[in-house]
Amino acid sequence: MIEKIYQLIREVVGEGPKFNVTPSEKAEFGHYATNVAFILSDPATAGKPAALAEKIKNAGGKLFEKVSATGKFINFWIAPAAFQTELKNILKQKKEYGASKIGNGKKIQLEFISANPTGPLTMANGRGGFLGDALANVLKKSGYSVEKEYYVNDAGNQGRLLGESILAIAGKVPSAENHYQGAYVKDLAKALDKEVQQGMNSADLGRLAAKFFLQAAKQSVQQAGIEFDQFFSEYENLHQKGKLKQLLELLNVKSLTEEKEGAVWLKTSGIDDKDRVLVKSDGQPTYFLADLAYHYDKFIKRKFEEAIVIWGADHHGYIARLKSGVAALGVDPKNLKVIITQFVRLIEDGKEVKMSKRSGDFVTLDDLLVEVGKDATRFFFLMHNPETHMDFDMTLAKEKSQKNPVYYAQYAAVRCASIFAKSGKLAWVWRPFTPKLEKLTAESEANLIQELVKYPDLVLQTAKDYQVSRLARYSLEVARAFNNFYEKERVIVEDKKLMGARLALVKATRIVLENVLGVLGVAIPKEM
RNA sequence: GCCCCCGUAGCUCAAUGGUCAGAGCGUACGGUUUCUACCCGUCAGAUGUGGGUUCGAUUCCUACCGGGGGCACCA
Repeated sequence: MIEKIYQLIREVVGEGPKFNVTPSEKAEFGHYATNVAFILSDPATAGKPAALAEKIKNAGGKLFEKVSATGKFINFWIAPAAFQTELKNILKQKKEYGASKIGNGKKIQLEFISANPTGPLTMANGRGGFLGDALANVLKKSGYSVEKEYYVNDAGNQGRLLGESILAIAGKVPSAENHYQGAYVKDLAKALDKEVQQGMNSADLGRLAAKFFLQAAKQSVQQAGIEFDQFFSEYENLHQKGKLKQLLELLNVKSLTEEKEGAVWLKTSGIDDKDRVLVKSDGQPTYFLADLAYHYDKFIKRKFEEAIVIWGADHHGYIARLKSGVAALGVDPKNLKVIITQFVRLIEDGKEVKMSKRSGDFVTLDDLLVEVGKDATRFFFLMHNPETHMDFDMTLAKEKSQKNPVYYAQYAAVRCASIFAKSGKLAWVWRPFTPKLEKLTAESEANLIQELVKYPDLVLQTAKDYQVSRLARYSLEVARAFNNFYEKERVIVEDKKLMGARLALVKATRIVLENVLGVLGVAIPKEM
């Protein structure tokens, strides 16, 4: 709807001005509004929003019932018939409603979670994980070619350190401050006791543990309903294949490196504020070099046009470094998009939960999934903007009532289905029929229709700005508009035409809820 | 010291520079209670502080205040 109005205004004012069209928040300002009259500088039109409104109305034909100017804002009232046409689109397009082709097949890679295989996945990994999964859905719906990847950091020091931590617990080596703590390390030490007693070294122990944790992570991710197209092993794909050396040579040839203090440095490209070490003075490559080799693989070898990475807040200092490095590879750093997820506090009964019973020092994703369930966990993370700190209200998430947002949204969808069940004896309802949508004149019906037709606009906007939380909140607004309708009007009534129209509206509601919850990855139960 | 995020109603959150800053929960009062666990109405209530840019600032800039996180030849 927004796109349609936007194009009409474009026709009237030409290509120059940068205006916008937004849904109006108040009924007195119509259904939609534009600020175009503020933007126009031409005195002939700028001072006359009313005349401009008239022109747009004429251009729109039957789309508008009324277009008028309040001050400099131009407000649009959509004709009921136009809303009804859109409602028919929902019924016709079903799962495809909201889909578009604006992505034009552009190859985008989304990399997320990518946790070190040195412990269980945490609640924080979940936040990025759900976001990545849902964002991929949005982008796919919008016509992008999307691949989801989990980068497995299985080549660094962390594994060896974990191995040492295990040996320390077994008393084979002295314990150190940088060793991994927590109950899960002790569990691991117990499980690997045989290997420890046989004298396995820390690196091998670490590798064994990494395998174990990767397997566990895959399981957690599956439990969470997050799907990956690929798990990319740093060790196998980069180190073993000599990719780090190759990249280093390439950078040498380009004269982008420098030797000083016995180490090899990447010269800053200006995005980052200083040079960074690629090869340490002991001859070992840094994680940064491996990461550059990884991004070389993403952009140059696999030819992704855009790479989105989702990191925790503790990585923010790394953004400039990686962008700088990517620029050194000859890739426009704008094609690397970094989303930072902020910290999550888990709240139960109004108090912060710091400890997990099982792991001892942090809340694992598995614990959360067991406690509150997959759908509530997903929804709660996704309804909040990832770039802000959030409180995860576990008490609310566990509540099985409509106070709980995820239940509220799911229940509305289930309620739609149960209305069909009730009306199921009427065979004509299920055959193709032409509902008399003009019967839908009640205020609650009009509100619901207005809400439903916003969906494609929101998907489009989300594909551009990645603000997935908008869709979660939207599902609540649809549910609310639907419940309002449900309370005020009966669907199953004597008047066959009215009933047919209302069933069509219920059907459309169900479709939109299925679509939006589908994108979020939240299931709709059969019954509640 | 430098960098990132946050600061909006009692609480949890919204608001692509736009019309009177919106919801939900909670509180108070009232009404409904019929397709399943509810819904509706009314009342009260907010942009941390000071400057600046703008026709217009929660939004952009700037200086503070407060909270969280980060500043490795770790990953």
